[in-house]
Amino acid sequence: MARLGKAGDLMAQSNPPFMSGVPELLLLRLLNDQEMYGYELVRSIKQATDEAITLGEGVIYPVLHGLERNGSLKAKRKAVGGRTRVYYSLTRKGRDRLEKLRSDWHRIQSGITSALGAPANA
Amino acid sequence: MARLGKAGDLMAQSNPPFMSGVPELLLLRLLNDQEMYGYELVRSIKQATDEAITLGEGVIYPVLHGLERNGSLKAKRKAVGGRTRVYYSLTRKGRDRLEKLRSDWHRIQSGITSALGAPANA
DNA sequence: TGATATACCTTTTAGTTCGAGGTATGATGG
DNA sequence: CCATCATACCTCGAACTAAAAGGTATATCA
Repeated sequence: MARLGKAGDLMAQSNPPFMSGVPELLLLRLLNDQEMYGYELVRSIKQATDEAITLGEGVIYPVLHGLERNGSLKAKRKAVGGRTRVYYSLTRKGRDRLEKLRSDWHRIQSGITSALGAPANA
Repeated sequence: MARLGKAGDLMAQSNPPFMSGVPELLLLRLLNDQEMYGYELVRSIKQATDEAITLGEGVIYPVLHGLERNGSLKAKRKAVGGRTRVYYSLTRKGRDRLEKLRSDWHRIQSGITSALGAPANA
């Protein structure tokens, strides 16, 4: 049963770090509401997370490209003014991926909350 | 103003990844209740997080050593049966570090929760 | 005697994120 | 008119973390 890593590529050996996939999750979540372009996403993520998380372009663009390559996103080029923007939107596969990442996140988030709670020596 | 990385070492350049420090947080949280040894912590973390997070010895021991080196933990060797266990407990500095990591975690956790919530296009 | 569990530890490998750099256009202002 | 800044794309190298496997040694149990 093929595993996934590196934003969706097939991989052979090692599991990804237990808490990666958050950048991907945030991207997919925002793109699920409306199509957006990379440069815009950089600011949107900062804003949507109340400044808690800032992801630079060096993170955003590679993830975007990976997700497009594996069919989770589709890209549409638009000329605006003299510049070109690349708008991304979710495919069906992208929506599935979003749900999976969301549930992964809930699981680890709950686990940590649980560990941070009351002493174990009950 | 010196920054910290790699579980407390002084460092010169790059910020740590935005969501690292969780292993360290979990360790410190458990050790705040009672002293424990490395091998025990591996199982305790799995259990305390409801199987959501499993950290191997290759993660635990280096973090432990780093925290001891920088004065967040103190170690005490105990012979039990024919084996030697190294028990760790928090110092004052370790408790401070725990509070800092806890608040960092809350911040990013809240940020993500916020981003995953209602659409931004209000 | 051999396998399994405990208990310590390190090294290698893989993967992610950070930061800085590189190109190009449009707007702003001295 | 020229410089600078903001937009908009992109990539690469360095730094750091976590995963996995390997290494040593003792105790227990079949």
